Amino acid sequence: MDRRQIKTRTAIYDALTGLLRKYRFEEITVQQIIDEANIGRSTFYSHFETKDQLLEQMCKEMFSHVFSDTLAPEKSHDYSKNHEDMRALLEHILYHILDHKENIRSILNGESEKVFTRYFTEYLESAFGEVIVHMDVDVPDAFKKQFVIGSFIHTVKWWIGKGLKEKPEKIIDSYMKCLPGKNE
Amino acid sequence: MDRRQIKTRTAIYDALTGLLRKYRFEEITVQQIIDEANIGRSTFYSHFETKDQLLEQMCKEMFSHVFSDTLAPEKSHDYSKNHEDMRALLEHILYHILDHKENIRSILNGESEKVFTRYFTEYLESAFGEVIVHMDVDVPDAFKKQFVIGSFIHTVKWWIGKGLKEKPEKIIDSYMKCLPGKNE
DNA sequence: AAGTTTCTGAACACTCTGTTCGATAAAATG
DNA sequence: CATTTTATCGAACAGAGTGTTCAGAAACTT
Repeated sequence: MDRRQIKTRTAIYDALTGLLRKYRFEEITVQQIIDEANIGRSTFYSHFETKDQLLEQMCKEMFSHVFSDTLAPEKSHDYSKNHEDMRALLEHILYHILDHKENIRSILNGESEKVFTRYFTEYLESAFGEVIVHMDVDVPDAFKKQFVIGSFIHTVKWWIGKGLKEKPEKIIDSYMKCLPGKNE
Repeated sequence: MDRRQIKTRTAIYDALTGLLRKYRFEEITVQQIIDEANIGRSTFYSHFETKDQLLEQMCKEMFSHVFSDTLAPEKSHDYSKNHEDMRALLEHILYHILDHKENIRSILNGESEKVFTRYFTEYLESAFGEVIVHMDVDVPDAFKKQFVIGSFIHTVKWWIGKGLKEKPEKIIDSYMKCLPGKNE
């Protein structure tokens, strides 16, 4: 890839990241990003079709970092049988989020939250989808799935929204205590 | 109130409700609402400052209907001691939502979902806030609260998103089975 | 019927978007 | 190093949407 392209692209990413610390995504205009990034208007549009597409790609990249090493190498684990494995994975995710906290925190302000939620759900479904249904509670599988994943994502958002002050271990501990059908 | 004002106001509400069945809130323009409602441009702006304020007020009114008879008359109940009372209240809420399904379903498309979530959380906190913390699980109160309320709202959204096909009783039954600290 | 309030709709100033294009600068290639 | 390819710049433009203003018409009130 051309050095100039890389330079432009990171300039845009940095600009948006910076702006997100001050404004909600919807409030930010393309012109602001352009000015902040110090690039030409047409340059922006030669990289991204719209502001939303920029956000989309930023989230995609971020999540691919956050989850890159959590899914693949631990395929052999069976989270339904080994609760400690599940605990470890969830903590792992939270630590990754902690690494990206500046970005994630900003994205969670406003509409852009949806993109976050979408990618997060997608990932969790592929990570847990099959095994969650083995949990020992007498409710339909589909319900179980939405409950476990939904409450986890909500918990993570809550944790981020409160400033990531508590330790991941503590959050996961509380979360797992609240989950149904542990060892009965 | 002047009949003309009422007429205009309902025309605007109906117009937006109708449009929401076809488009997401963000896609709808003020002009579309005006055309659909058959009113003058300046008339719209003499009733609402912006499109967002219109949505805000619509949600507010809807929720005041949905929750009007659930909170006040049952103040004496202690949901922490009587799980059947809690179940009844939650089912009640779901039935109310069923009444407003056309509106609520539309609002849940897109950004406007946030307004829904905000009012819903607000209500549930005031309805359950104090009593949830009495649930018998060994996690911090604040966590308990966010978990119970968050997972409930997520469940309701999931239910709505899937087309409100299942009976409220069934949803609440599953939900309560998934809640921690029932009768241990 | 007279007075008050609301509605109308055209006109206006603004802001933001996304495109186009010729000129300029930087990188890649051989 | 010279040549070719590719990226950036930025001004200019058309288009869509927003929110305001105002004078006249229409509908309500007493």
